[in-house]
Amino acid sequence: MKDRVTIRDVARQAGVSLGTASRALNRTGRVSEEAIAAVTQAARQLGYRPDAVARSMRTRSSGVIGLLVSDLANPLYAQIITAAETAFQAAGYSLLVANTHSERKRETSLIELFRGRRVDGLILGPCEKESPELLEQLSRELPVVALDREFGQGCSGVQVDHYAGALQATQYVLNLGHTRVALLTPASDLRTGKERIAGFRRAFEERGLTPLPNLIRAEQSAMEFAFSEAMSLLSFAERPTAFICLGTRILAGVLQAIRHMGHTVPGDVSVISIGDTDLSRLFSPTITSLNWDLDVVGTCAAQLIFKQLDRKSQTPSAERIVVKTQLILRESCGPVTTQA
Amino acid sequence: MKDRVTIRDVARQAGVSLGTASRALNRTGRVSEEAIAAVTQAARQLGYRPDAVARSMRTRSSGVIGLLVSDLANPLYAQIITAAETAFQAAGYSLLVANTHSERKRETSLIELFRGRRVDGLILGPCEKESPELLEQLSRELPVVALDREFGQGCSGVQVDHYAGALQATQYVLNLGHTRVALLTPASDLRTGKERIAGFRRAFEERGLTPLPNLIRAEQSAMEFAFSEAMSLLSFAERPTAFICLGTRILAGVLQAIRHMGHTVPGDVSVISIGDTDLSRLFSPTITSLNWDLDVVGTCAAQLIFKQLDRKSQTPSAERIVVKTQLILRESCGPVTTQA
DNA sequence: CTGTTAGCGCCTTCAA
DNA sequence: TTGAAGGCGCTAACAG
Repeated sequence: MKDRVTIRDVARQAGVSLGTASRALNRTGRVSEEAIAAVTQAARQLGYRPDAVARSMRTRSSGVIGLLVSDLANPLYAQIITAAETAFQAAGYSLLVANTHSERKRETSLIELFRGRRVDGLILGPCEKESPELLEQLSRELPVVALDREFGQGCSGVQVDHYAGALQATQYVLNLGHTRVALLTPASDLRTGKERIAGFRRAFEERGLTPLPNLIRAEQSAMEFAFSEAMSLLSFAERPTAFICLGTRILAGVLQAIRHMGHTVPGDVSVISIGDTDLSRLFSPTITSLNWDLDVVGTCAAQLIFKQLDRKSQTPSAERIVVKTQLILRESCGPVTTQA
Repeated sequence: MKDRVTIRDVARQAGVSLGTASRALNRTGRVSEEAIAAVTQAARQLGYRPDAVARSMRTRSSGVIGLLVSDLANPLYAQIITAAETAFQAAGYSLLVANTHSERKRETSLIELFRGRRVDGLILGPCEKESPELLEQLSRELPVVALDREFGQGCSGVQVDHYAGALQATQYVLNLGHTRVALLTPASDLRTGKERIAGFRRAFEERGLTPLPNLIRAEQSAMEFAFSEAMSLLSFAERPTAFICLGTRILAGVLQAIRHMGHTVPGDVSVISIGDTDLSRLFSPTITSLNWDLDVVGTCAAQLIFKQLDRKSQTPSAERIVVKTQLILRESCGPVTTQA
């Protein structure tokens, strides 16, 4: 007896036709004031709640934007998400988030899930094997934004200038006289990793140097195994005198290794890290950091979606936004010591 | 010309009827092997992908579970989510996450969103004003699990034993001779806050003491303003000699304040915090911490959903799982000094 | 301005 | 085992 109330019930109760009820509820087309009043009241009275699924089926849209990240536990994403969410909410969209764990398979199936649910837009973060073709193709079907990952001509994206960032960080360390500089960054087959390595290399080239290849640790595993990577690096006879840690979870592992080996920062080892974390702000010494504005990243991603939503019918607008990094000087870097 | 391909197209291509195609695709009812083969091939050939929305409309379900958290940036949630996700994926469900920012209004509208999209289950984290009635009512309509928040008789939930945790932490500090102990925890109107305060009080009572009321800081704002709260506490003539920080973001603020005031840990001030963070493991000194198993929390939440899914038709099974905390002794607590 | 009608794509009886 | 038909709840197009 407590059947769900449909728009049909509302129409009957309000004494109008189904079509009028729909128009009144959606304020679409021409409807009389009294019709609107009657329908609105009937709806409230009956506790009518529109069926989003049925609506999506008709309109082929849903009012939700999907966002895929590789790792929800990464606090950087959390802030980006929050910023994007705010923008979307203001525009009447809801943001739903899912986790790819950077696995291509999961990403594929989640894209399918979202698409099947008629999301009105898709924001895709970095993922194992970032195929630009996939994004271009997807971009032809619905608004897509690549978040700090590779994307082709036909697709929009916002990306952080990791190249310039790594370049600047490395220059800074080289200026302090370090030569044995280690770089730790997640997967080298991701755009973020590639760019960072390129920037790192460039800084060396500028001075006619070449970085020691075995000081670059950019395996997929670098993230999880920062500690053991750092331990291995520190046990070299000619150990690195500086560490550049370009991944959120890497700093912790490196600091742990440094402590474990009985070294001091910045006395024995200089350290630079990505920096929007409690750890880099509060560690003793505080950690010199490479930062960028996460709110801007999130907001821009939303904007790019909006732009595509607007000119949905026309040529898909592909646009690229680049966010600059900033080196925050703190206490964790010093001149190279003349020992060993 | 490149119209979407529906099951109807598949049926035609396979030379069977629409109904048979549906049955073949879903392996439901009786279908001949050859029909299955023909349909399967036709589907692949045409690149058929079932329309999730249309399917949901018919079946009134979706294969997705919704999860609402108050703050995606909280790394504790991230880990819980990951654990739950793994469990759901193994069972063929997808997990979609959204952010309430602990605002009742957002929560309401997101619940509505999820429900309207026919989620097969809902997991709800803490939120401003946790109305048990709401959960009970919701629970009658679909599988619901309360995550560390208050819930009524008819609802399932998994919760951490914050009472026992706070009790143990406080006992530990009292045993070290501290009497002026400060407690900082998020909102006192949430279950988590209430339980912690109760445990804290209980520890004092056990020794015939009463905690100084102004040393309990549990405003909604405590999270964001841990730094200023701690500064204010430390500027008392009779300042606290120990801080119990029961919120993920609180420790950072407190440590900052302690440093700012020129105090040392644990010499001048002892500190206990929630502990699954880089900061508490790597700070010098390392921070004595109250921990619990986040994977268990996530997994249990999923299990409780599954149970309700199973006996969907029968009486809704309400169950409560309690996860115990554990006090990890590290370096940040010491005996009270005889100064001041 | 309003009522009627026709599906969106799918699943699921009901006969055959 | 299969085909045909009837909706799920809603919106959009078309007459009135």
